[in-house]
Amino acid sequence: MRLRFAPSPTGYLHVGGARTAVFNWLIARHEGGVLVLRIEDTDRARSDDEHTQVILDGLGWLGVDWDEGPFFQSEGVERHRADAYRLLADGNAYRDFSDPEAVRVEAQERGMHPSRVAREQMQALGDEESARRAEAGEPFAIRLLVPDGETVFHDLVHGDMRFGNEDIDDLVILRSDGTPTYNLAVVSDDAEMLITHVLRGDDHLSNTPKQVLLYRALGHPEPVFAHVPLILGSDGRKLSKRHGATAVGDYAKEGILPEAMTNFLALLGWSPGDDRELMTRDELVEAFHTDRLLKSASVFDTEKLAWLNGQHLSRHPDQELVGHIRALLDHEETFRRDLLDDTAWVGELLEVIKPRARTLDELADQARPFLCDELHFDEKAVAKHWEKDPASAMERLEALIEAFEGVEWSRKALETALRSRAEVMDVGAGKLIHPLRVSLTGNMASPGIFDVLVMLGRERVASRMKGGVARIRGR
RNA sequence: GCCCCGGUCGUCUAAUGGUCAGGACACCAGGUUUUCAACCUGGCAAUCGGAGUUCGAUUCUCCGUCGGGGUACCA
Repeated sequence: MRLRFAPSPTGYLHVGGARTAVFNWLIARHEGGVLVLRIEDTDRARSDDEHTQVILDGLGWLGVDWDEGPFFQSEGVERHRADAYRLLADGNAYRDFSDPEAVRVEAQERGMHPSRVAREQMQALGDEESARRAEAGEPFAIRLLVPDGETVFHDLVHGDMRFGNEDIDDLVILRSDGTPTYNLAVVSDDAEMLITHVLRGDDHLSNTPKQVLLYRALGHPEPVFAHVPLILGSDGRKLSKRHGATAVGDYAKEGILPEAMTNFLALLGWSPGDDRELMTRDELVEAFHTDRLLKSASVFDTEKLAWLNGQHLSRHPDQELVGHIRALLDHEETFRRDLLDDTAWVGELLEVIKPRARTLDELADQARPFLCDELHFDEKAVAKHWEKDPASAMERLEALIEAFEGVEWSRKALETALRSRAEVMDVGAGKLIHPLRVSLTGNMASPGIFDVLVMLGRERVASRMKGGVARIRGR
């Protein structure tokens, strides 16, 4: 089994394209097949190297690796041209000398398809005259001569597909400037690369009968087709920029894990058939099969992606998470990189912050108070727990400084110390905990306060609490 | 206009010619609790419409409707 993923480098790697890539990869890996990467760069005007690199990076990030390529469609133009001329020589294609604009206008007036107008002109012209004008150096395009009858092919997703050939136009396969068009190039390349399975977006379904005709005229065996439905935006319309991020690179930047993205994408238009949702790459490869591909379009739900990401985050190796945190906190001036060397401590930290984060960005935010000496104070937290009653806040912080003095630095002892102090002061423990949390993290929300105390250690806690008191006084 | 594809909770989906139409995300309520999460329990919520076939259709057929794709000397 040989499959291919054939993006055109006219932009970033779109999630729809990424999903197609993931499907092809999953099938190839499940079946032990070969995945070929081919860049469809024949649109000279819109293609560029930068886009190609972005796509390659996107695939690399997703973990979609390929066995052959990347090849570039532009490398095959000589073959494409030769195929077009072979079709012409065999009588399966004809020269079109007409002016495209004039043909378009005439077709419009007569209510016909442009290619049928071109065909009429070709027939009126006759073979000899056609050959003579070509000889004379007159430019012409080459069109496929669509035979009468109907074109039938099988699609793994949609079943038997049937098209009346009268509805298929005599498509241009070679432009008058000698360059091949998409449909010819695809067929020529897929045949050359011995592709056996073509899995691509639904938007190519209408192209397929043309391509099938090309395969047959060229005498190549046809591959098996599978057309997967498109991905829609939250409003059920075609996914576009106004739905937010549509490029895989955007999600990488937002702190989405590649395995979560792969998992999510795989579940869009495919299902394992049981109730599994959270799946590793290996489980996906194991379970993936074309017979469970779905026919209907699906909406890209970023909420579910976020949830899935949180799940994968909790299961992700600590070491890599640390790497991400380091990168995200790198610009912080008081970032204490040395703390990351203590793997036991980092492991504990991760344990308490992981459940609170759904993305890598959130994870870094959670880690910040523990890894950076300078706190970012959340105004709302300050207002609520300090400024509403500054005198009490200060009094309580000072009481805690005293209460923690000489106490064994363990969750249990600290909790006992805090709670008994609250009792002595005749206030609820929360009244002490909230101002304390703000002084230690700058935030309204954090891991359990006793975890925070233990993770921070006696010295840093003492200094932050004193800093808190000073800060309140200074206001 | 013409050709083609599709339509199960708001979303991703499971299922079958006969089920209480199941699960997950989101949402709501409760539990836990020092906060926010996480976690546990419970709840809300769907077969696009109309015919036909059938003892019985969400499932099969037709029509409609809505959504999508194509209809280029774009890919």
